[in-house]
Formats: sequence, C-alpha cells, structure tokens
Amino acid sequence: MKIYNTLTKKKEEFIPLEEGRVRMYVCGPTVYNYIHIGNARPVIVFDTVRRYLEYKGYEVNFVSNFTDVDDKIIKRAKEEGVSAGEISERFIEECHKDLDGLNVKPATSNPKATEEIDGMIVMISTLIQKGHAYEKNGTVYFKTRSFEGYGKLSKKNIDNLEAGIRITVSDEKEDPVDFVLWKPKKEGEPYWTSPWSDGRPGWHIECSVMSKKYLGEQIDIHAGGEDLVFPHHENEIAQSEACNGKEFARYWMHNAFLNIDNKKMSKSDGNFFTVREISEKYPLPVLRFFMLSSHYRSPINFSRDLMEASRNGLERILTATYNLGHLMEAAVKKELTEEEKNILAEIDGLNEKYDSAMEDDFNTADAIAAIFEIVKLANTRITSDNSKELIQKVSDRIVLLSDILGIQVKKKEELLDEEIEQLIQDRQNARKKKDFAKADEIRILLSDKGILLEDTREGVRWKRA
RNA sequence: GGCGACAUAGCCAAGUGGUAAGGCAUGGGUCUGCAACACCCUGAUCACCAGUUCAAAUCUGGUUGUCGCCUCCA
Repeated sequence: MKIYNTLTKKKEEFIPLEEGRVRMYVCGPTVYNYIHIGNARPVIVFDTVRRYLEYKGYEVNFVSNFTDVDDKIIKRAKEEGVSAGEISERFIEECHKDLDGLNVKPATSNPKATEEIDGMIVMISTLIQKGHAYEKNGTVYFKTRSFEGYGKLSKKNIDNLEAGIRITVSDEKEDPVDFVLWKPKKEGEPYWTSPWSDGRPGWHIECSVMSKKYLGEQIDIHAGGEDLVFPHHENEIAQSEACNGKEFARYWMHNAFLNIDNKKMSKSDGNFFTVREISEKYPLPVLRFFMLSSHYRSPINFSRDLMEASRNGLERILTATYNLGHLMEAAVKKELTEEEKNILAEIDGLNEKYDSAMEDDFNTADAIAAIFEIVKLANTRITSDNSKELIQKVSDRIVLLSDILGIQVKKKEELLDEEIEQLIQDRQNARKKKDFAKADEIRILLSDKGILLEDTREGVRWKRA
C-alpha cells in the first residue's frame, strides 16, 4: 500500500511502526458552529482511509480531537450570552450527528483540548526546560529557531518566512517566527491556572499533547486539511520532536480543499454551506459519494449539478443491489455452472482493480469505477435463471466494496408495510382490468409517501425514495 | 516577494512511456399501458510551443491560464 507523504512529497510504501497496528491522528474541527462541507472532506477521506486499513486487517487506533477553546468559540458565547463550554458542547453534539449521517465510524478517542490542559502544561514545561521555549509576561513562546528541522514539512525556509510575515510583531517575542504555546487570559475569557499565568494553551500544542497521550510519542499517520500544513503541522512537529526527541509522525496526509463555484469557501463571500444545510437537500450519503468521486489530493468543486450527478450515480449502485436481492428471491437454481464461475472470475478481476486503486494512495475515484463495472456486469449478465449462490456472491461483493468506502448499500429488508402491499395489489388488479387511471392514481399516492414502484418481469418492486 | 498545485470530452474524473477507465448529462433505439429501472448505440488525441524517445496525455524546458499556502482556517 502506497501513501503520499507530504513530508517527502512522494508516494511511499506504508509500513506501520508496529506490525498489524496503525496509530492515526486526524486534526478535528473547532466547534463554534455546525461543521461545514469543507470540514466534511477530511472527515470522509480519512474515515475511508481508516476503513480500508481495517479491511486490510490492521487494527486502527483512530484519534480525532475537538478544539473546544478558541477565539471564535468565545466570541460566539459572548454573542449568545452563554459560556464557551455551552457552545462547544452543543456543537460537538451536533457534529456527531452530522458524522453519523455521513456514515463516519466513531473514532477510538475524541479528546477535547480543555480536558487535556494538564498534559499541555507538562509539555510546555519540558520545552522550557530543554531550552526550546521561554516565558515573557505570562506568555510562553516556542523558540522556533531552536528546532533544527523547522520547515521540513511545508518546505519553508525560516528566513523567507520571516520576510513574509504580516502579523504584528510582538515586542515580547525574541524572534518574529516564534509562536505561542500559552497565553494569558483576557478579561471575561475562560482560563486555566498554569505556572506562567491564568490563561489558555495555544492551538498547536493541543494536538501534540493529545496525539502523545492517546497514541504515544511516535505515530504512523497524521492527517488533516492542506491548509494545516503550515503553520499548524509544522509547529506540531517542532513541539513534539523537540520535546520527545523522536520523529513525530511517519506519514503526513493532507486533503485538498473543497471549493464552491471554483472559489475557496468563505463566509465573507457568502459561499458557505454547513453539512446540516446540505442534509436538507440531499441525503448525506450523496455528499460522501461526491467527496470520494475524486482523489483526495485534488481540489474538488462543489455545485448543485455535481451533487445531482452524484445522487444519480449512487442511486445506480443502490438500485443494482436492490435488484439483485429480488433476483435472489426469484432464483431457484442453486449450484454454480461453469459459466457462472467465469462471471465470478471476472468479478474477482474487477475486485483486483478496486484493490490496486485503493493501494495506490487511496484512489477512490478508480475504486468507484470498479464498482460501477461490477454493477454493469450484474445488470447485463445476471437474471433469476442464475443460481442463488452466484447472485448472492455478486451482491455481497458490491456491498463489501461499497462498505469499505463507507457507502451503505443496505439491501432493502424493511418489512413490507401491509398497507403498501395492499395498495400495490389493488394497483395490479386495476392494471389487469386496464383501469390505468386508477393504477396511476395509486402509484402517485405511493409516490407521495416516498414509495417508488418499478414494474419488471420479476413483478412489481418498490423502494423508498 | 517566497513556496507549491493543477490544466484530459457538455459536466465530473481515472490514467505517470506503447495509440485515452468510469460516472453524470444529451440524442437515437429496445423494454413498458404509460412511467421508472435496465440494456444497446452516440462523444475527446489529452491548454499551447519546443525537445528527449522507435513510441508521450504520461519525461525535460518554456509559454499561457486557474488555484492554494506564507495570517484564524479542513
């Protein structure tokens, strides 16, 4: 399995630190609002990475944090006249709902920054002790130049960095490139007591500490959006490696951005959607399918048309699986024929195509193409004259390969509502009498209730819209 | 100013040396009482220029264009 490593800018064979186990950390959202569809990209992409690793037999310790103290949270809390904790608690809860809708597997741990302050104080103290940090008037800064490898992830030269710096240079800093590890509270802000001041941690130290606590000093994969490469991940490396004296993460994975109308999503431009808003217009699995239909390191453009295309494409897979379920019921033959064995061999071939796509830095677009080819094969070659075993195997394969991508292709197994069945029966009777007006009336009635009918050779089928 | 990414059919998107996967959409058929589902047919020489090579979308150089990071940000 090859993974593109931002650190080396190459695809590298993935070898975990410990055989059979993967330690993976994904930088999570700051919870000051519902997560937006840009937040959803890394969540979906790295959940898919995790699922594939698990499919390959790895035990994955998957940690993703919540940043639950920050300026934006405090600002919102003030606006609403509630505590910062109330804001973050509320949106963590809402975030979990969205993740659930996107079929994201729950993380092994979801640490919160505010519950890990002790660990941050310990790490900051160690950094001061080792000469990598210093305190001025209650603020602690990381001495960036004291870490030799600074810039190795983002490929930035520390001197160019200084020249390009735009932020106001604080007089307290020994060097403009130094960054904050701990800052004193301002009036009315939440704070924690530390040896330096009553205050709160800087953003970057959070992830270094949580990663260390839940995964150890060295981890396999550290992931997040590409905007985090600098300064967040660069700073994490500096902190963790300066503190622990070991390479922090082996593989750094970064997803490209999601744009809207070919522009970066931003609140000021008004092109900003939350997952919650999208869920009102499309089933969330459509959003997931959309995200996976291009490579995670390519920018992806979000638009209504593309969502429609994704909806139709996903429906094609669902319908095929659903149809196979019906063929299963109608089939009588059991044992496999020679020709059917050939079909299975073809499917194995497509499965290999799928696997090699995923092995190559998680090429989900290609993997989905392989699923479509299996769907095509099912639609063209499989009928109720085939054996149950064949139909079952083809169906299972589509379900399995979709499931690795987190695309649920549940076979429709809901009990037939007696009322619905009765209506379908009534419609069939009407059709026999060529009373098509009544037949259509019933179909429209069912359609209004979200039940779609399909007349096929195998009989009438229905599904929920 | 520094660093970097990308440019493939109407749209989306694979493909990294051997004459272009897949999906969506369009048009024409088959099936159907009609519809839906499905199936068949329908489309590109890969931004441009020069070079390397027997052979390039795929490598090198250049041009143009789009975008990102350097500041909170997925």
